Amino acid sequence: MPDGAYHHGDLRNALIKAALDLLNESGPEGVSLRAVARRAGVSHAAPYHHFVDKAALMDAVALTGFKMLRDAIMSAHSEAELGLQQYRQAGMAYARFGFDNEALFRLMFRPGATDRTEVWDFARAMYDEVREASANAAPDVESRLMARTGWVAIHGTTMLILDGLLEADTPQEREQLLEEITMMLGLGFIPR
Amino acid sequence: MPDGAYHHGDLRNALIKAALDLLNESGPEGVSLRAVARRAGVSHAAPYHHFVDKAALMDAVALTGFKMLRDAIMSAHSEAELGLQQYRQAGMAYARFGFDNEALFRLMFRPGATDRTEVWDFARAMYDEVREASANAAPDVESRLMARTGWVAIHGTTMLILDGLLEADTPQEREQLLEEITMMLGLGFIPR
DNA sequence: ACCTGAACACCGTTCAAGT
DNA sequence: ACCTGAACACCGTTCAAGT
Repeated sequence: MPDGAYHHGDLRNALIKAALDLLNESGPEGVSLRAVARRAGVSHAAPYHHFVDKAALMDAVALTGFKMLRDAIMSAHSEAELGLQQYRQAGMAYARFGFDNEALFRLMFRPGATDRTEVWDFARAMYDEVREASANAAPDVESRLMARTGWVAIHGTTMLILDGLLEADTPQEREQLLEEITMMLGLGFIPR
Repeated sequence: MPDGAYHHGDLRNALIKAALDLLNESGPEGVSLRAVARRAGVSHAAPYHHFVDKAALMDAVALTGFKMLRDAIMSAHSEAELGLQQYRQAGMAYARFGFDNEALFRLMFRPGATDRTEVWDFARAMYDEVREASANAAPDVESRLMARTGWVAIHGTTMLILDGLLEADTPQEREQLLEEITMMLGLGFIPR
């Protein structure tokens, strides 16, 4: 598929790709529907044949983001053996993804103007996947609470660092901050 | 100061007020600079005599939001006696503020296009204020870690509930979810 | 079926001009 | 000093028309 290949039916994906590129080149402000179309080499009306809305395109971008996040998490997860270590690695991967893809990460956690159940279903499935894969980390009842607490703490930490409210500019400072927080979560000293 | 009072020098605050009103009436989409000016009864060019930017106006709105949040937190804080209870009440107030002012809360935690150090300074001062007011909750070193962990967990929980990723639709479900998470933080069973 | 070009209503920003 | 009206470049969305 040489020049202009996506004019033969793959414009939908080309638009998502263009939006992703614009997102980490020029931030959220740079992502107008017209700019995306320009980048993909089509007219500004063309996207409407593949997405009902600008919001619908952004939802598709968010879904792509969650797929990327899932891969990053599961890959980090599989590099550890013990349940607690798996959790920690998954959490670190989550945070690192946020640091490395700020604009995308923020976009992912935003209520879409359209119905975003498809994206949310994927995100929740990802969450359950990680939790079940580490189910041997602690006894049943507490493991659900532990997973949820871990999630909200990592998510909050990532967001507050991105906002600049938690001061951690260098990668080292961020890692250490995350270390201290996972410790406080009890992930370090829960029985079994 | 009867009709059209803020034409005598208070337009700046009138614009902030108008933006706040629009924010919880029609959500973030409804807050265009022109709509704010319309609501305040001035021409769309008038705001530029008080704010260099639309972003600068939104920063002022965010600062107002943090002041409201501070009042809510400190008021809840003073209703408890023991340090741990004070933390819990403060955290609950933080979350409740998010639920009751979704659009404003989201706006507050967003990197302004302009320099937002003024807003961040206020937010950090608020954080230190709460932490120091509850300093007797636990021994020194751990109290800093505890406060920070509590903050990121409450913040993450609030955001993920607002996003719809953590299912808690009724106020009761949200309170219970927050209860469980504060428990897991160790705020329930730390020595002393 | 897929894409385009013109059109519409709206937006943020600037600037000369008014008081 | 403070505000206005017109103007500019941009945006999201629609729609008749082209292939």
